[in-house]
Amino acid sequence: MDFGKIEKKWQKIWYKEGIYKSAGWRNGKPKKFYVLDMFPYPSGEGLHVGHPRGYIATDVSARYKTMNGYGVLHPMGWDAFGLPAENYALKHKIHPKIAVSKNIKRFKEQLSKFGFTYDWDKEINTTDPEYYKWTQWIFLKMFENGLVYESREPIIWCPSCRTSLALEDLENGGCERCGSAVEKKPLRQWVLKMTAYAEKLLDGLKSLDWPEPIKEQQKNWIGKSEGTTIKFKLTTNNQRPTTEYIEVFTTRLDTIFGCTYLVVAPEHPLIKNYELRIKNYGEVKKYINQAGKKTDLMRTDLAKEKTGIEIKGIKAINPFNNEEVPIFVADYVLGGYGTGAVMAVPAHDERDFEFAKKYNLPIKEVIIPNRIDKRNPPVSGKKTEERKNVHALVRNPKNNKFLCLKSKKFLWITFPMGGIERDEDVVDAARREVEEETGYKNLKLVRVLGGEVRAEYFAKHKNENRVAYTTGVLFDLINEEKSPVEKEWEDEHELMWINESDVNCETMCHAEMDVWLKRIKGEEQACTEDGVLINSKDFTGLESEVAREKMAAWLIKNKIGNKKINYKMRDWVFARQRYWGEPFPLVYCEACAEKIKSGKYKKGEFTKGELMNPGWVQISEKDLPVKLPNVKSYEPSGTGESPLVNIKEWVNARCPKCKGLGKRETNTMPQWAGSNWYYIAYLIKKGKKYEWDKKEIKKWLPVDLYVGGVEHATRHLLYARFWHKFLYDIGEVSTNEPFKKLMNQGLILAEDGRKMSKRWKNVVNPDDIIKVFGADAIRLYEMFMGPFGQSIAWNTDGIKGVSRFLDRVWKLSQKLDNKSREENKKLDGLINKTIKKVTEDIEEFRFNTAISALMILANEMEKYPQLSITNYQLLIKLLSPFAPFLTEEIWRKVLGKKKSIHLEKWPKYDTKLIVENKFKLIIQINGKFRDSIEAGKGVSEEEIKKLALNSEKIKTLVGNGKIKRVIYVKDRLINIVL
RNA sequence: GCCCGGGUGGCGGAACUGGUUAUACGCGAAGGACUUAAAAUCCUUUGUUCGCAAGGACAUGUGGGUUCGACUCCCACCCCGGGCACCA
Repeated sequence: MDFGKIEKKWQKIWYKEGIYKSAGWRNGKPKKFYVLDMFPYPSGEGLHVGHPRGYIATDVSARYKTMNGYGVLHPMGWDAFGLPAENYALKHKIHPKIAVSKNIKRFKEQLSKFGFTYDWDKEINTTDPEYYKWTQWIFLKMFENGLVYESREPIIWCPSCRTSLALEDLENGGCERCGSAVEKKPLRQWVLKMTAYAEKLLDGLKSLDWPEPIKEQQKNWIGKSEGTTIKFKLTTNNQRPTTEYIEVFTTRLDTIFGCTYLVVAPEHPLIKNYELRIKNYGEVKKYINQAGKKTDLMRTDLAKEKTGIEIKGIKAINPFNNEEVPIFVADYVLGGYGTGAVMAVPAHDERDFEFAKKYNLPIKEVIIPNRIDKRNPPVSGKKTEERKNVHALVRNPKNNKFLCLKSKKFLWITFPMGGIERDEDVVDAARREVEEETGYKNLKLVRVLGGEVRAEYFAKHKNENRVAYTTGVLFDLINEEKSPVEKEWEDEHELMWINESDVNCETMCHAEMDVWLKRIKGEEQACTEDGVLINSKDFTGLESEVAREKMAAWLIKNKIGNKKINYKMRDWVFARQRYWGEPFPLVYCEACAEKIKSGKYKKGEFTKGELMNPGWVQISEKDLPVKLPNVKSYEPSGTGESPLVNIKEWVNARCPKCKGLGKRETNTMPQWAGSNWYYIAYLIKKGKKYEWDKKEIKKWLPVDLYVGGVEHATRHLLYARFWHKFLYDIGEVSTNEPFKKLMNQGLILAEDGRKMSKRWKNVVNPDDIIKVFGADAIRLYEMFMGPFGQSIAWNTDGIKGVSRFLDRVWKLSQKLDNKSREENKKLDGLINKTIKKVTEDIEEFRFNTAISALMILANEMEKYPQLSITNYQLLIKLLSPFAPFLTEEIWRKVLGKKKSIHLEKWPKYDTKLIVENKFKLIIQINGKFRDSIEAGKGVSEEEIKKLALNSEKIKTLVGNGKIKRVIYVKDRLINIVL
């Protein structure tokens, strides 16, 4: 069979028949299915074998859904703006426009060979002016609605790419693209207020059928945290409090009584504002300068070691206890998050703890762990007794065993323990208890295991509930010398030494056990869990969660604080200083700027965005697109400005408002701009001009299935959701999420296990594979090689397997015989099982097992001398989404059908035929397989038992053994327990 | 450090909500058939180990546990991949 020839032939016929036109597919179909690939960046290197993995999967889905009666839209396009295209063009000294169109041509050729169902009428290209007209239009809408602002804050700058970066574009604190260390540089930027959508973006995740890890990643990226702001009044030079204050943000208001100092970020305004009153201003300034010099990369590297310096001369007052605490400046506090200042609670925050240790600052414990004994939980209705306890953990250093007591009556194992008497020292109490209960009297104190732990439990022996505040004390045994122990006690308790490994939460009957374990081995640590408050005045005894509520209420009442929600996510730096991107549809006009600043303008004369950014005037919609001009040199200017600044005739433009002279914005949009909405662009009405087509948008959105790599989890997928939600809010789209279901494909690695790259010379070109094995084989192999979501190494040998399979399927057509229907009845069970399996597997993206099921069926069919056409047709149909060429050839050429197999109905299975009435009964003895026999389904347990026990093998194995128990799993197995 | 995902034969990988002898399907390897020969194709074998054999023992990262029965559940640990990076 010459697959090269049949591939070409069918490709042509399909095109002529237009079977993949979504319009045609959609006509009269009651259900739609919009299946989308992440469109490629047409790089100069062409496709490698890894790229099409996702495309094949969507293609299988598209074909499967079509056969199931859906109207399917499956488009493809090109994401062609951005740095790589520009760098490629610079390197090869050709205009990016030309390079891009060349690359696209090559990509399209390569893709076409796979026989995808793409409707090429819908093809789009982000660099087409008719396309980016609408990118600009959406930007204008955002601008108009006040979601865009100009910023001169220091932004992240990559000196090698000579462009600004968004926070998301960093990798290990360096530039994602070139890996070089980034700097902070103050540059004029456009920023999109993505934070305004933080809550919506977070909330929307709930409704999405996306892989949980991706949702989790987005959730973490958005990083919502609910807390409180608190104003700490300032005092200077030990004078009375001023009216000025410093505001901090915390999520652990419950720990505020443990606050022993405050820390502000180096950028905090306090420092400048208080220059004169800060006694060590010189030192502080020096520290800040040093911190400012650290790039993000260094800051990350040095993250382990915290640095800081006290701001002398000013102190802050904790509003809850009026204590004065010192203020530090340290770069572990971030200027851009919360209020740029924190209250430090070293006892309950790891970072503060580390800092406090280093600088010898007081650590005050205000939260103690709280445990409810799961084995002996408090019983309602019983009285509750509160007491202070001590647990004595006595270790024998010779063998590392621990001293325990087993109650003969209650069978529980405990450490020597008891109540602390009034004014008694904990260590003394522990020694006393050990001596009283076990007799051992020579103990060496190792250390007290931290503070108290609160625990609630039911004390059986006293028939009352207990709330115990317990301290653990660790001793080493010096020698075996003992005092006598009370007779009565000794009768009821067994003394035992337990191995270190057995001192765990299971054997020991203490709710506090996990805390002791942590404290026994670990060095001192901050306890960051929620618990019960101590040393917190009126709030003492409350649980953390309750305390936070009550304390917040108190703050609000006294107007010294408020509840506050913060997000880690930042606004999106949406400007690049490069040539190859969408120009901003904005003109700067001095006259308009003056007008706005003076306030002498009419209502409605300027848009919200124009007022927010005085002087920047929107190009009117009818003048879009603002075309990217041709330039002689599109090298970055190096000054931090785009090369566009040098094209005077383009830069100088009339102000759209007052017609005075103005200047165009010369930054361009980042690569993500075009890819933010391309799934909508496929629905645009095309002609000489592209027209926004609300009807078509309403018809097709949302995307039902979106397939692409995980690497876009926090960027493309978040940006696109942001734009979509905005478009929804202004009524341009009718769904509030763009992508209903998302599937991630795993990477295909090179045969050496590394990423495929020109650099390693390990790239496999699909063209070569198709030439040797055919398009069907590569499609089938990529779906068969492993679970779709998992990264996997390419193995050209593996493709032989699927290629042989296709050959065998082809050969099966040589023994077709309509008369063999009766004979083939035996296949019914397997065929129906296979239909079920393949159907379900395609739905769930388990292509590898679907193909395996098809192989099993084909293998079975081979055993028959003749094969009925009906059965063969079923196999071919099931295979058709994976191998469109071969199956079409068989369908039309061999079976002589007129219409394409790809427009056929998907086979249905008959459950009745799957169910067999016999099964192989597995007989186990003590859970081990011993024999199997045929048995009828639905036979009673008694009969099965008889059958099993009558088996010769079982008879001999059971012998004289006594049968303790028989476990019978219906229609599966029987297990005889001896 | 924190958060995800994952560890099964020489390799890629199967195994439903704990239950039809773990390793389906494919690759590779070994032997055989066809051939002058090779390729292709077809047939057989293929987890490890003990045994002449019948048959047994051991095997799903490691160590424990729950269960009549564990790849599947629980606890502890080790390793690999990805994400985040002091977010108070």
